[in-house]
Amino acid sequence: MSAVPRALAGPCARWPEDSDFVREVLERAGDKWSTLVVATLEDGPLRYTDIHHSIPGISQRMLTLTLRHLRRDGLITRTSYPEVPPRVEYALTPLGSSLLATVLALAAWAVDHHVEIRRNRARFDAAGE
Amino acid sequence: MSAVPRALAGPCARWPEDSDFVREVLERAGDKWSTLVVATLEDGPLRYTDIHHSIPGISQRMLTLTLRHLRRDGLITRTSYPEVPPRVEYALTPLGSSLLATVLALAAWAVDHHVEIRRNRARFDAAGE
DNA sequence: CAGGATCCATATCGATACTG
DNA sequence: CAGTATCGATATGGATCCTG
Repeated sequence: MSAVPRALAGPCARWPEDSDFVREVLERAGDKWSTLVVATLEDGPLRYTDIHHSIPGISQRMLTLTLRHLRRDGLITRTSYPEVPPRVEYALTPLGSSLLATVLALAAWAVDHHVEIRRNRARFDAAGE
Repeated sequence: MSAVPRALAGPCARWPEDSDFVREVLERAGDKWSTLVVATLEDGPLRYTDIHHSIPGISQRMLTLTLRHLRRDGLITRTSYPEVPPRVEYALTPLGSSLLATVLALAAWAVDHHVEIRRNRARFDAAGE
């Protein structure tokens, strides 16, 4: 937010000038709940409660907030059916699907390397501390 | 952390049983500073101060913490040369490089779609609120 | 059923000052 | 130069209660 010395303009420009926005997107992609919600919707539309039950540990508050953020970004849609009791379904948009594909690549990386990382952490903790 | 009802075991298992760990890795990958540091090291080893100057906005504290975390995971190495004044270089490990490739794919997604997302957000804010 | 509103604990982060 | 230590602001997240 604060003014960045122009002298730094060069070395900083590893990413396009929109780097702030890229960060924003990365933060959303890296957000614990956002990715889980997107992944949960992979197979088709789901209701609020279904999502809630599919993601252990998420609170109502966080689910609601996450859904709103994803909706705001256009990654999911919300459709409410005027019935009693109310029924609301959330579904991935094409944009959301494309993000999912990318995030799954990252998840695959995590699956491929988590054993190695876990070993690294154990070694580091044993040595350093 | 709390015990999850076994009844949820089915619907939850979208990712392998290590889903907690996958989340951990995703959080690190999605972390604002971690990805920037890894990206900064793409072209070769750098000293602490160089990294600091390459990433506008990062505090000493956050840089130090981020470097330690990345080192703990085995994504970067730290080499200190016994000179005066001290010289310390950080470099990507092969593991770090492989993560970078994946993260860059995500960054590319962000670059490709940020205009669309920005539009979505503007529309959402104009309508909803 | 699908949330909104509120309260509170903790985690995160930045600024600052100090050190080998 | 390359950090560590401390403090305070703010963000984040969970629990709980309430409503159309």
